[in-house]
Order: sequence, then structure tokens, then C-alpha cells
Amino acid sequence: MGITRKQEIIQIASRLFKERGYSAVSMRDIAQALDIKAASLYNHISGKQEILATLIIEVGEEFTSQMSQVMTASLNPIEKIEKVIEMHIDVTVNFPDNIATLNNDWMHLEGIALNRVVKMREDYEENFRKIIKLGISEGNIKSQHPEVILFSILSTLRTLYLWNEKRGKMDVNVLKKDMVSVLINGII
Amino acid sequence: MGITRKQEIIQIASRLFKERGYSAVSMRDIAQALDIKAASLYNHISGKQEILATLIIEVGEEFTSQMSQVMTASLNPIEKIEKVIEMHIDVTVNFPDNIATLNNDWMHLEGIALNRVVKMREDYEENFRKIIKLGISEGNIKSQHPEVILFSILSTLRTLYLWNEKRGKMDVNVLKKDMVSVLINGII
DNA sequence: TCACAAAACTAACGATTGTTAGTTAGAATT
DNA sequence: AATTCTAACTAACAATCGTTAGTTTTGTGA
Repeated sequence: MGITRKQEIIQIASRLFKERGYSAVSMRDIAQALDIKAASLYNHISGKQEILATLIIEVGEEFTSQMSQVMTASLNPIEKIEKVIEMHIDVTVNFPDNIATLNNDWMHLEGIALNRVVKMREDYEENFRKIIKLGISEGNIKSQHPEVILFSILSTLRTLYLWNEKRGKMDVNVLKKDMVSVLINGII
Repeated sequence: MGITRKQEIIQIASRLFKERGYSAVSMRDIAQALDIKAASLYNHISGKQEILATLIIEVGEEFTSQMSQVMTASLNPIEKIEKVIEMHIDVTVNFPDNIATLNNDWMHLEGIALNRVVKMREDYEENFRKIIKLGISEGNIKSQHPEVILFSILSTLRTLYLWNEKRGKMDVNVLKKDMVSVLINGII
């Protein structure tokens, strides 16, 4: 048993959403990419919203689960940040299209799904913030405005997907090592 | 003479584009925000595309012009990177909505405008890359893969607009100082 | 006060949107 | 062999899209 038709639809849709954005992709576009008619999609999914919600929640839960593993690990703050960076690179490699949609189209979610995703993101940021603040109070991290540190690292990690193709033949482990070095030690 | 009606339309549109994206904002939405009918917009602009193109090219030219000033200044590579960071913060403060649209909706440009903007972005990145490579060869910058450095700094700067509201009462000059410190010296 | 230009309006166009209803061909199950 | 299930299809819907044409209102300068 390979992947279901439903998964196939969501996969193709995520690719199109990544390129053009949720609003610019029609159900007919998605159907055409699968070489079927738009109405046939509804044998597998309830609507465009379900595609969006499934896509986003899938990768959102991956981040949540991985972050909670990092939080409970017995590591010092700097080591935890390193883990978060490495984890982010792994998730980006495994879900590049989902991440694009999570970043750019979360606001087109409706109802409970929207609340849920917003809360997931807030919790994620709050966990990251805790690590940074602890690192500062313990003296491992320079005493800088924590929000600046949080934002700098997080925005680099979040937009990794944009750069992942250009990265080309660069090995994932090399990328992790360089990324950790640049984000933690700076460039000089 | 304050701003023209055309500028007013573009301003309102950029705010809506920032929140929902170009494709999810209709001409009727823009008109409603101005308390007029959609057809009335066409007394001032030729169409939705003109709004998008004007918006994006405006801020694109600002970046191009400021970057070329940095390139010709007699500064060492590290000082140039500092200037680029500060410049990016200034442009973000002055054009927060344009930047959101440049980042997220450039692919919806059509015809010459699309080519032009893609070229502007490529040139911008190439200039930044030159600074970094020179810094590495001169020994001012750690010998790391230049693309990792370029990408880390640039993605932080490009998504500053997302964070600019949360920044709240944080003074622009403090932000510049902290940002330069984090991006160049790291967090430890 | 009159003329003119600017900027709004109403009405409508053809195209496209997400979605539903009902049907059909073929495969799997009984 | 008969039945059920799966997954496609055609046709159509109401709503909305960007845009155009033609008309009316509004404000300004002569």
C-alpha cells in the first residue's frame, strides 16, 4: 500500500501553494496537476480548506513534538538552541512545501484550525524564548534583548525552505554545522 | 498638496496585501476600505497590476539605491555589512507594507515588471555576496560557506517587517545596535 | 454664474471561483 | 453471477472576480 489518493492530492496542492500561494491556486489547478477533473477531488477531500488545514497541521505538530523533546532534554541552553537549529533543518528538508504554506497562508485557515495553529505558533515561540532567557540569566548567552535574539534565529530558520533548493549539493550535516556556527558564534 | 488619490489607493492596498496577500484582496475590498465603489478606482489607476507593480518597484528602487551607496562607500566589509543592516531597518520602518508585498507577492507581477524585480533582487544579493566574499578573503570574516552567511543575515532582515509591530516601543537605534551585534558577533 | 475637469456613481460583461448533484465505468467482494 | 464500492465523469449552481461603458455629482477657476 503506497500513499492514498488523498495524500497525493495534498502533496500536489502543497507544491502549488508553495509556488503561487493558497489564494492563487484553484481547485481546477490542483485537479489538472493530477490529470483529473476538479469535481473528482471531492471524492477524497471535503474541500479546499481541508487541504490547507491538513497540510499546515501536519507540519505544525511535527514542530510541536520535536520542540517538546528538546525542552525536556537535559542540555544547557546553548545546546538546546543547537538542537532546535538542527531540528529545524531536518523538518525543512522533510516538509519543504508544508512549511511554505504554514509561513505564508496560515491566515487563510478558518474556524478552529486557525485558532489551533496560532496557538501552536505562540507556544513554540514561548518555548524558544524560555531557552534564551534562561541562557541569559545563567550567563551562557550575551545579555541582549531576548526578542532580538529570538527573532533573528527564528526568521532565519523559518525561511530556510526558500533557500533549500539553491543549497544544491551542500550536505545536510555540513549545513547544520555552518548554520549553528553562524547563528551562535556570529560571522567574525 | 498632500498625497494624491492614486497614492492613497496604493497605500490602502498595500496594507490589505500585507494582511491577506495580493490574490486574496479584491478590487472591491480596496474600494470599500476607501469608502468608494470598485469602478471608481479606475479613474486613478489602470488596474490591479499597476498597484502591485508600483508598490513593489517603489521599495525595490529604494533598496537598490541604498545598496549602491553602501557599495561605493570607503568602508571595510564588516562596516559595510553593518551599514546594510542599519539601512534595512530604516527601509522596513519607512515601507513596512511594501516590503511584505515584495517578499510574498512578487511572483504575481506580470510582463516586464516581473523581470525587472527579479533582476533587482539578484543584483542586490550579488552585491551582498561580494561584500561577504571580500570579507572572507581579507580575513575579516570567518571562513564559512558565504551562502550560509548571506542567507542567515538576509532572511532575518527581509522578515523584519513581520516583527516590526511587536517591537513596540523599542527605539530604532537600540534595535540597530542589538541587531548588528547579534548578526555579526553572535549570541554568546 | 457658468464651464470644465475630476472623481464619484450604476449597471453590466465574460471569466473564473468553490462546490454540489447525479451518473458511469471498472474493480473488489459476496 | 450479483452486488457493492471506488473513483472518475458531465453539467451546472450561485457567487465573485477584474474590468468597461456611460452617467451623474462635486469642486474649482474664469
